[in-house]
Amino acid sequence: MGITKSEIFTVEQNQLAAMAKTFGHPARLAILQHLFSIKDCVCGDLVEEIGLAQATISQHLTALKNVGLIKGSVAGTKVCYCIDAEKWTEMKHIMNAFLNQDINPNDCC
Amino acid sequence: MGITKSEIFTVEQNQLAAMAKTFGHPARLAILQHLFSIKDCVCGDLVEEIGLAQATISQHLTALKNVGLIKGSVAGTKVCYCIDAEKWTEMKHIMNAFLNQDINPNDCC
DNA sequence: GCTATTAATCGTAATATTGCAATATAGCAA
DNA sequence: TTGCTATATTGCAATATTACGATTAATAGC
Repeated sequence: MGITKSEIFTVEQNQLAAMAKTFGHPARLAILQHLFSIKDCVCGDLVEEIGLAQATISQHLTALKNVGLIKGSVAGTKVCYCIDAEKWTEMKHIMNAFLNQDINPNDCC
Repeated sequence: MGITKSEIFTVEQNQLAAMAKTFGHPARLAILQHLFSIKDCVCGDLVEEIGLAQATISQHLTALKNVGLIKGSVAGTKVCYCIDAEKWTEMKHIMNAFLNQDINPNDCC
């Protein structure tokens, strides 16, 4: 029904899923990669950079803020965004713990 | 519009997004974690294990198969699934390359 | 052949997501 | 204050996702 039955899963599963879902859109990946590539915070040029409407970019930024991966600060009429280093590292550890699980040797299929 | 403008992004961005999106649901995480925890392939007990309807589980398994993370083989009336070790490792490297990017020291926000 | 079991698919309903135009909000400058 | 710029929010349309009951397909066992 488009509605996830969150209550039958663990808090950890729901949290990891929420993080992964945030990465699950190329526009949000593009925003994050731009933030990494300029090695600074980004102040307002994301609309031209990404190629989506201003309202759409603003929405994706809100999604990234909601999971805590980026933070923003107002600078006059502009708003500057950068990666939240602490949250990023925290998220990275959780993701790695999941990704680095040992795969069974007897893969029968 | 619920439709992602894939054409304005790179192939790499779309691929990584597709992988991440697959992890973006707790039921699929639960399926993968069950596969890891039993250290074997799973043959048919996922419905009771996860707690969703058979049709729903089947849908999630198809999603995991589509991105190549699991593979299945028919065994009589049952179907056995396991992690595709090669694809998993490949995906892990791509994810790590993204997650391990250097965060700028001057986080201004 | 028939029946039971298992998983995939179909059909459908409810909800979520994506995207944009239009509008609102807030700060700066003259 | 007035106008200008930048971002957020609202409202809406199109599409996607999630979930499940019902059905179908395929095999096993008799």
